[in-house]
Amino acid sequence: MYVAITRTLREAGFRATPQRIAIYLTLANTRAHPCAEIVYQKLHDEFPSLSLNTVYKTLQTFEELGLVRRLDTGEGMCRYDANTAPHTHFLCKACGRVLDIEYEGVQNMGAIRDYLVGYVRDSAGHMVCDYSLILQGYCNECIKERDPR
Amino acid sequence: MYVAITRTLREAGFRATPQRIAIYLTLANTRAHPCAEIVYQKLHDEFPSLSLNTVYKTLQTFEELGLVRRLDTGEGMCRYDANTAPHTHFLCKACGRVLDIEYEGVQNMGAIRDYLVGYVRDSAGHMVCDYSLILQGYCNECIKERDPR
DNA sequence: TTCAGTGCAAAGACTTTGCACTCAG
DNA sequence: CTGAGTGCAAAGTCTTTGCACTGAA
Repeated sequence: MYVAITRTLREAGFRATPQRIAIYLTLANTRAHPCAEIVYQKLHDEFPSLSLNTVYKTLQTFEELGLVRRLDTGEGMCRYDANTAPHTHFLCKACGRVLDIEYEGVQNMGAIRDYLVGYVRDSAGHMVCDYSLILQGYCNECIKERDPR
Repeated sequence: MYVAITRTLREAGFRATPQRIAIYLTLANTRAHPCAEIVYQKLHDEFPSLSLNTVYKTLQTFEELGLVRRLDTGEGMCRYDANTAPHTHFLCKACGRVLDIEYEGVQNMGAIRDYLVGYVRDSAGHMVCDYSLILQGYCNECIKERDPR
């Protein structure tokens, strides 16, 4: 992973600095969709000199390179996800976590997606390049807590 | 519409001030999904004394009352929509407009939605209350401009 | 060696808070 | 009349900008 990100950066004409590598690995090794502030805090022990500013700039660079995806969940800050494959997010109104939703069991998810994109193109004439689907509700853990049978 | 919003506010225990009514009507009479600043600017002639702050507070109140829906499109500010029925939004990367997408021609849209909500409940145990689907791409007008046959 | 990248501080954009005044009920 | 709501100013939060220094290539 270390080698991969280093190579990707260099091939894109960017320098593979320790800060960039650390920020990328932090994102790649979590499922928590952290915001810049959290990434910064996680790296503070390892990189006491790291500035929040650098985290912001780096995440912006990564987004432009397509290494990372920005999530706007309406919480007032941006979250980041190193999983750039199209997938859905679930925001729990109780604990505030953002969870991944994989439609592994949904056989025809790709077909549904293609159908809707085609519908928008044919009915309105818009070209869809990307989408963001964020579900909101109560996650399994918070439901258990409220109703511990 | 004037009477309706007045009654809705009073029934919810809120005062029907001219500012609130004007802000609601502004939102109800546009499809542009304006942010607080735009609502403020639109009302400036009619209400020279109106403060941006009041627009923010009012929109917050409306959101809590379910009169208005907040949209986070990742543009750095919140947009508002008086159409609270579940529908999709399309953000044009070229002109920046946010358009409504109605799935009128999609017979089984409700079924698709119910199926996915059911899938998330059954596979992960999360309860989905709401969702936000934002498409991104190039709108019909911007496509025409680029390629005016 | 050289300039892309970092870190610091300051500024910027959007939104919220605090408080005295006002007007809807 | 009376307190919910307004408007002003100030503060807060997240993010970006400017610039001199540093270290990756």
